[in-house]
Amino acid sequence: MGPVGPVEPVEPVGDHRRGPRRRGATLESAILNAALEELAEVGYAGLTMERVASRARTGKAALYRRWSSRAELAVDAWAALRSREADPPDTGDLRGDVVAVLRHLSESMAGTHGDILRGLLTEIVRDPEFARTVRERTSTLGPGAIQCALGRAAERGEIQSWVLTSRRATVAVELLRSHYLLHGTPVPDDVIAEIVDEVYLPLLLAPKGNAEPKAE
Amino acid sequence: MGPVGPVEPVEPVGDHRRGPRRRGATLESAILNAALEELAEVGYAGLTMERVASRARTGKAALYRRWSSRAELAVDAWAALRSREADPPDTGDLRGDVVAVLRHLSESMAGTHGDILRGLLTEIVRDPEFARTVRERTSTLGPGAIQCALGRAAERGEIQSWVLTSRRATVAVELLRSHYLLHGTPVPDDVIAEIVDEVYLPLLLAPKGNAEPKAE
Amino acid sequence: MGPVGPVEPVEPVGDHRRGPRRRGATLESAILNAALEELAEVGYAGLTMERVASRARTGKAALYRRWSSRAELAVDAWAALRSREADPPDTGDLRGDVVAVLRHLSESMAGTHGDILRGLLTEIVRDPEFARTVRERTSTLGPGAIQCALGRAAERGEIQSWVLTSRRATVAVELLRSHYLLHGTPVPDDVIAEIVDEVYLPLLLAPKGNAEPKAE
Amino acid sequence: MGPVGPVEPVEPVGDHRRGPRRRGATLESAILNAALEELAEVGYAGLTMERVASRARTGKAALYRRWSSRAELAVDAWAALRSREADPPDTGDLRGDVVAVLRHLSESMAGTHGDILRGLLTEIVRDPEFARTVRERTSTLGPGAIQCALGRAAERGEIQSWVLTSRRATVAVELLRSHYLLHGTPVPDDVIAEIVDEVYLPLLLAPKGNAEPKAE
DNA sequence: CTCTAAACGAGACGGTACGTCCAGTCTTCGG
DNA sequence: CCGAAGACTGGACGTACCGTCTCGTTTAGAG
Repeated sequence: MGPVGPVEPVEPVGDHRRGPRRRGATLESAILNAALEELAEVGYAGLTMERVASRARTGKAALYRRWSSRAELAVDAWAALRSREADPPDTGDLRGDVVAVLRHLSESMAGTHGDILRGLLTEIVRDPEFARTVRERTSTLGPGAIQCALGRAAERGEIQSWVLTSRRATVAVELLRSHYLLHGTPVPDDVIAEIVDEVYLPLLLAPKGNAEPKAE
Repeated sequence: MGPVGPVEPVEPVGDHRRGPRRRGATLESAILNAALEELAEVGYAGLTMERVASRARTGKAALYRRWSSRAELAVDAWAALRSREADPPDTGDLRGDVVAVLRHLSESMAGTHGDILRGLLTEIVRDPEFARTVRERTSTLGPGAIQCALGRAAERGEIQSWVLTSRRATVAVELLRSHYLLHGTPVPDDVIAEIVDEVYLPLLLAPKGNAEPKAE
Repeated sequence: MGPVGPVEPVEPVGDHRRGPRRRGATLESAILNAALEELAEVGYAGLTMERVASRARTGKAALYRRWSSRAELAVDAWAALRSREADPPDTGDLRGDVVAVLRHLSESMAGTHGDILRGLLTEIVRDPEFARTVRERTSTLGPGAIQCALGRAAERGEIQSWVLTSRRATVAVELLRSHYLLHGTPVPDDVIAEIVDEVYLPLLLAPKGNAEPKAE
Repeated sequence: MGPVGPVEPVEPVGDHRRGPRRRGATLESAILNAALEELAEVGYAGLTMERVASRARTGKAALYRRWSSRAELAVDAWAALRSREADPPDTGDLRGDVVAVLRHLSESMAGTHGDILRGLLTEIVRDPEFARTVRERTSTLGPGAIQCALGRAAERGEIQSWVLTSRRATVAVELLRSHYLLHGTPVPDDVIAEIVDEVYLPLLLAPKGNAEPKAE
């Protein structure tokens, strides 16, 4: 909650009240922390500039000077949140890796991540630039890890390497996200198993076949 | 502004001003119409009980008596919207049918439908009951049509019939929705083509293979 | 803080919290009371709609629904303040009456009255309607009492009756107000004596002489 | 207003953009000019340190270092404004002179002068020192000219010379100011005529009589 | 056909948040 | 090293809605 690292030596308490006025990066991270705490407590829907400012012990102007809306703020706080995430697994087996990634992603989404994503989806329509930002942040959340798993599988010869760059690669993650968005809460293990065994693995092994639809 | 003197004796026009006070179904549909107009004009994000009540020339209490929140109201208005939709196509060919369905769905989403869906996704977390309602409404939008197309394909022998009830059936629609949610605006034709040719059709033709993951 | 005087007998607690929501005149007088308390504590310059609303335990909207600005509110609160004022004196002698009125007026102005007047003078430019209201309220503060004194003097034969309706009648009050506005604090007795003996009484006794300036 | 076209390569004119940083008197007069422009545009009520600083292309601290409040700043700007005023008249006749002075004063007040005066009146309560300053500035505006007129009249024998130092001397100006403060806009000619013919001239000619009220 | 209970329309009420503007203070950095 | 430029904390602005409530009025439907 409080600032981490070597705190100012002269200031008695780590708290910054009446300390030298915060500016720049110091202030910015204090605000982002406040935003994350708010997101954790009341969710994106309950996030207000007013409360974030108040919690960060600053004024709304300091927020609006940096972010033009709560959506922009949430995106940046989201980034900070993700950087604290653990890294992907390695089970030695494609199916195991994929299941692990999906399970991890599912749990992640069921928390603050998913709530933020939901909120931002409604604001994506505002401008394409913002939409692009959200997409980038989103794609590093699950697709990054899955690419890693697929890479290892290709090395082991489980799948062909062209699959890595195909649209097929992200299907599992998209189905999982889709399920989460419509159902909420951690996606149950049997749904994950179904996605993997009924759809994803068969798809990864299926022949290419788009250029000549009737090639067979 | 208000009419003066002994006004219309026999309620001349369909206008309800000063006419016999509306109640029950009459009032309800007037409110839903107002809600739809608002949704079309300002979108789900801009939808407020206040404006809907005002537009429907009634009081907020009349809304809250029927719907506990704007989300509930929007869901019902959404249903009314969907009933005005055109029906699915029939091109005689599985690929053609699927592309047609996706294209239709994409256009549909790019309008008011999609905006409402986005909004409701953020409110789904509130209670599971509400989530279930949203899912039902959602699934009649695209999945219904695709089931029809798959059914025809199965009759023609293009695909095996167990696919109809498999999770594979809805993959195309889910990928499309996923793309729309993250990109907005009508999904371009080449993306639809990719989904169909790279993912969906190969998947529909791939062998079953979930019971014994290592069957090969 | 709480209301003073014989409280409502039916309401359980004198406090209105969680009592039946206040409306109309009840609420209005609560707001005016709050405004008066604020005016007494922080003065017109420190008067804010926010604090008044908060002190009256209501929302800003309830204020703006009644008064379009703090100036309008202050004018009404001012009226309530004046109604609590004592009535004019009667010393049996014109000079005594006039001095008493000026002294009373001076003390009155040195308190909240004067502060409000100062504040309103700056807002008078906004619209003529508002200016008229301020003038009316102002004129009942001193001129009213002085008219009374002049009337008695005319009955006693100390002055001629046409003076009552002449511009001369209000000169003493205007000089006093002018002095107060530029000097603040209670106008000292010797200044009042000077106004009365050097200016006002001689003026009241001076011959008419405007039609023919050189008639004498 | 600002220079247009290809920017100055070597800081040609007095324009300070990116020029050697202004200090001392240069900066001070730039600020006062900005303040005057603001006063002319938005009036004293709309005068803010922020806008003045911005218009003078400097920071607020530069203002606060010189003036402790907008009132102090306005007083100094006011002085600069007054030095641009025309001089008093001379009609050869007391009444004519007085009317001319009042008319000139009225017009003067109806502009920026009056607005500033109004504003400063509300801030006079803060400290006596400031009040004294305002009084001095105010008294040079009308009373100075009227003293001049009275002096000439005394020389011509129209009035007795003790009147010059009596409280009676300033009555006309005070009544005019009083009227302006409560009514705003240029004081109409008939009001000026009334003040002069009904009050001021009779008063100037009335016998002294304060020491022994009943002496006559 | 009357009478009563419910629903309606209108909008006030106590709140919360919006996004902007400004007051004063404090920090940084340029001359 | 002073002072110019500008970011900071804090707070009020006036508006829009929220969801509740109170008020009369209208309308069904029970007796």
